[in-house]
Amino acid sequence: MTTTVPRQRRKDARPQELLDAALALFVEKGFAATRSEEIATRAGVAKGTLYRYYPSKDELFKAMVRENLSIHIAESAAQAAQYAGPIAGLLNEMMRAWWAKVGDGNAGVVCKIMMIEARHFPELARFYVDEVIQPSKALIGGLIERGIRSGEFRAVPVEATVHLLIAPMLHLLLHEHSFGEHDVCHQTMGAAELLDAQLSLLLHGLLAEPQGT
Amino acid sequence: MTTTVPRQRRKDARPQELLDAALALFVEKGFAATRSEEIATRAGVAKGTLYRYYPSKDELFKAMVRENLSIHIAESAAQAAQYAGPIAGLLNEMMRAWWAKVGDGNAGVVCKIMMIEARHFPELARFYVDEVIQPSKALIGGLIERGIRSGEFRAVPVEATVHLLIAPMLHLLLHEHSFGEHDVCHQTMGAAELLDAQLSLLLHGLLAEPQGT
Amino acid sequence: MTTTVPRQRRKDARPQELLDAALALFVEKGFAATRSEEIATRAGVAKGTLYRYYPSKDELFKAMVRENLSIHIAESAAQAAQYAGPIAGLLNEMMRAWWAKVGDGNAGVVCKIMMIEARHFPELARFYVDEVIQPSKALIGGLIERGIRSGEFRAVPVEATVHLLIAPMLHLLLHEHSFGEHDVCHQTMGAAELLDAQLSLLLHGLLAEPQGT
Amino acid sequence: MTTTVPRQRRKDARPQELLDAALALFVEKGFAATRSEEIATRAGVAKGTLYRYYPSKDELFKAMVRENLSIHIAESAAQAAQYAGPIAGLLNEMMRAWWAKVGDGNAGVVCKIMMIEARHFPELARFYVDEVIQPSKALIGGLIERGIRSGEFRAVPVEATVHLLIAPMLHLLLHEHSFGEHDVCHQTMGAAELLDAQLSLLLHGLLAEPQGT
DNA sequence: GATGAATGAGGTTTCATTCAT
DNA sequence: AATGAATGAAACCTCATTCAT
Repeated sequence: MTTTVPRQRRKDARPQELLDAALALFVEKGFAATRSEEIATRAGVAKGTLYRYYPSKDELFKAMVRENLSIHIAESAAQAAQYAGPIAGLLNEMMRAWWAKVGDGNAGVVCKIMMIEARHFPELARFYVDEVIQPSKALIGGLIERGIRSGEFRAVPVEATVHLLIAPMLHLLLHEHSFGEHDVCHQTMGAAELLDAQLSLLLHGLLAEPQGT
Repeated sequence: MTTTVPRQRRKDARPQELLDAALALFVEKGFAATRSEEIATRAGVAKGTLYRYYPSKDELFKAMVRENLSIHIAESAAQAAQYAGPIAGLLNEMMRAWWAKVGDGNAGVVCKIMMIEARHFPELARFYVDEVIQPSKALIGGLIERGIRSGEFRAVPVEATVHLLIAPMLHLLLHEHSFGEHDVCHQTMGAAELLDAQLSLLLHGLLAEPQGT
Repeated sequence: MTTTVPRQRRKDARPQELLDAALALFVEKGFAATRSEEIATRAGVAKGTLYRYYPSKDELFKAMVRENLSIHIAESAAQAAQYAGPIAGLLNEMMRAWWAKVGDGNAGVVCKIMMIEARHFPELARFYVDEVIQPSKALIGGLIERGIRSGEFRAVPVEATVHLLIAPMLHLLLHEHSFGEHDVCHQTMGAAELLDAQLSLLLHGLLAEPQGT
Repeated sequence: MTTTVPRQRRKDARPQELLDAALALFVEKGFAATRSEEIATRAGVAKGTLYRYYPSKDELFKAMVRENLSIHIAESAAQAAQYAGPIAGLLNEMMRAWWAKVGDGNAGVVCKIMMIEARHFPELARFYVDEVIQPSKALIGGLIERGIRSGEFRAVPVEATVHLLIAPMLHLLLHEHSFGEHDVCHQTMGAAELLDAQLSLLLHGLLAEPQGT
């Protein structure tokens, strides 16, 4: 019944297995409603084993969030600094890349979890704001400013524009995870098409082009 | 000692007082982390009294959500049907009205609560989708279609556009409630200005107008 | 089955009932080996009820000790100050009184419990030392000194003499509670006789009187 | 890295090292509050190793007590039988020897541990009573009787006198171990001086010699 | 009707013990 | 023989719910 996996091998894999199990359950039922035994069971170990790796459910939660937030913003930032062409194209690429990395995978649901539990884990919320939210906003905001300076963009208010670029994708994520079963919008509106539409709309506007000069 | 409120008056007000207390606590700490005694205390009654009005914490939760979601979409819909001018103006007005009604008040935080607890209260989630989300989308979607037919709008994909109109406001709401302490964006970007910027951007686009022909 | 005791009456009696149950169990099995549910059961209530009165097992323990240590040393001290006759007689009376109050009852076993758990409850140990041990020693020590000054006693070292007066009684207490079942010394040597013998011995010494002048 | 102790040497020493570690921890924190892993760690081995030498924590405890109680009373008894001079001097020597052997070292704290855990380990308590307490009492009691018969001592009650000789020293031991930090009596009253004072007092009595006939 | 004392199921965490390596 | 990863029984404590007053 038991496959012969060396003990050390198993031990090395345990922390990640526990974090994965925790992530799945936290997003499914929330932190408070998830019993620590469930996490252990889903990770294939007994209740007590969890506590060999994390000293408490709270600490497990924090580790899970931190571990999944190593989406290195810095990487994208460096990439953006080197880029020379039109900002619109860069934004398009970056958001698509973000969705590919975050939208579907673990990092995405961590956004939901983080939002839900922010009040309960203030230090973690601060960490998230400082390490994820602020850098992301700074990155996108910088690009908008570059676009405005180069004359590519209108002189729009930067902060609001950043929000307008980020919010729809994030909200889609949250919505899907919460109401996906009841509101099957992504069947008729896939993420890719939504992105296309969003960028197109944001870039060109909703209004029909003025007919004359 | 106690201010002299007629007994009957108090009793009639109880259910609403309990729901209000519950709302405040649920948004502050989440459903699971809020003790039923806290709700009672905040409503100015004893623990046992709560159970005279609602048979369980779950039912109290459902009542609280349902009660606060009687934002009558129908009303706005009727108003929209009569409206004759340019759709852009109507959208502008409607969203401003929505924010005034929902953004600051109880209904707004119920959106957050509903999103958080959707998996735990499936029937309630379905109710919310059917009674709030779908009608709202239908209303806005209908207006977009009208605008397209009348030539006021470009032939944009309707569903994505609706999402693009709704998501930023909703997300601002959630963000503020979760990270308001750590990410004080609304100090530099008030809701009103954000709305202005959003509508302007969505209507006219981010790109600078093509200079020549 | 249930006798109709008014609820309020029961509530008022609860703390004392719980402390009594705790005392009995702590002396029988020690603090760590006593389960909180046992205490509750012995007090005739359910597990949860205990926590309505004491916030934790530790706090219950501390309350139990403090409650049982209201042996007012001050009382004996005042009595001693007024006394005029020979100190030997006063000591005799006081020790007999102490045994009557402490030796058999709750306060006695608290001495044992306190000794056992002193390392685990340092603040409590300090309280015990400051409020019980030191005043007791001071009281007896003062009497010895009075006796020496008046010529009634030899010029013995005070501190050691105090210890010699106290230790045998206290040790008898501890011994009985620990080994009473196995070493049935008090069947052959009752407390009263032991006290007689002790005082007689301490006062007159073990050695036979020198025969001549 | 490790100092080069022959493997066999280490292995032979293990049981004693474990017992020493256990003794130190049991006296410091009590039996229940000492984790078996702590014992192993302090003995320089891993948790599992402990169980190669002792089948359970209970058995380890019993072994530790038994091992440390091999204060061979018999030895002193033989010595006493041969002794010819005044009993007072012999008692003096014996008690000083006892203190030197027991008072400071391991055997002393075992008295405390034994007293604390007597109810939890009844067979062990019986063993202690039979092998340590009773023989000790018999030894001292015999000497007292010899003294009385020879006219050296007054016709005191034997059992109480034995208690009076033993209790102060034992109690000093217990007291120091429990309240040493809070009640620093041995700074002003060393064990040696206490012994001097005790014997002197017990032998000669507290009262001043009657002046005249 | 209102209260809050009482309950006990259920959750988190600890730790003696086992056993694969 | 030694290790320490894993286990799960058992302890503490919480809190939704009941019910006597």
